[in-house]
Amino acid sequence: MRKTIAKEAILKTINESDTALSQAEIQAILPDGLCNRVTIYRVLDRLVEEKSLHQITNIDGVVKYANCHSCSTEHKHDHIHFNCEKCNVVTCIEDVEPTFKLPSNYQINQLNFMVSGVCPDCLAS
Amino acid sequence: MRKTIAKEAILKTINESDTALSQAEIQAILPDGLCNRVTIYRVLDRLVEEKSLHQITNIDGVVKYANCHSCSTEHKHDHIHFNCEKCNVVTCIEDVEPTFKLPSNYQINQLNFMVSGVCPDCLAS
DNA sequence: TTTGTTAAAGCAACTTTGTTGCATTAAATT
DNA sequence: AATTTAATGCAACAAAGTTGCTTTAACAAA
Repeated sequence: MRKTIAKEAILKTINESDTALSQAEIQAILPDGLCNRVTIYRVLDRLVEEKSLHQITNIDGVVKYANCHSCSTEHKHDHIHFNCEKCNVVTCIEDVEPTFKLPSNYQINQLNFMVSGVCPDCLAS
Repeated sequence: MRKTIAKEAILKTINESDTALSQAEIQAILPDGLCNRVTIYRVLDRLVEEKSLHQITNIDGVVKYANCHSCSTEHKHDHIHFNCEKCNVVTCIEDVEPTFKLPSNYQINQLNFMVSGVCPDCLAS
């Protein structure tokens, strides 16, 4: 994957965020006119394929992206994500890996575990 | 909620299905012209509010609906859903309830646990 | 350093999923 | 049968994401 202005800026934006971001949110953060919105979609796709990002489908159906903190050794994203219904922010709960048992005749490729409610910050205020 | 033709037909469609259905899938099953597509959306919303159905957001962002088999005593939908990437079918895995532990300062309102991969039927064929 | 190759970007048009406002229809109550 | 109002139909809209095609710009090789 080529090192382009759009790619660098998008990756930086996500790496500096402590929450998962959607295409629209990334576009709002990027300097106006830095790149086309289609480019953001395409760069995000490539970064996921390249395993630099992981992808979460929020409970409202909107796709969000987050960086791969804990993927130094192995690319694995079985942690839970939390969606706050008040501040509308999605965060990775990296240390919470749910356990479950499916019959062995299912082939598992991907997990998307969302918990929705109110985050500690919004509960406090 | 009033007993209308649309409501009865939509509920029957979902109750007779062993997989979760989207608005588009329900529309395709219903007799042509039975009701407007907006009506399907609105009936589904009401049935969920009425707790006759539960709602799942698939990994592709599309919302699906399934009946409440095991909700005779209590309305509870913490089971896993499986999305088959081959046949594109979403099924409730009613007997698999994942366990996880969030810090107590999160208020949990809703779960959406999706597992995506290949279902036994598609693996076999 | 210039040139050639091709990945990446831009732009416009489109698709899918879902929502909203408002007029009309039809359940259900009296 | 009359009344009330929930539910429907229709048109228009909106958000999220995709596609096709042309142009631009990485970057490798000469």
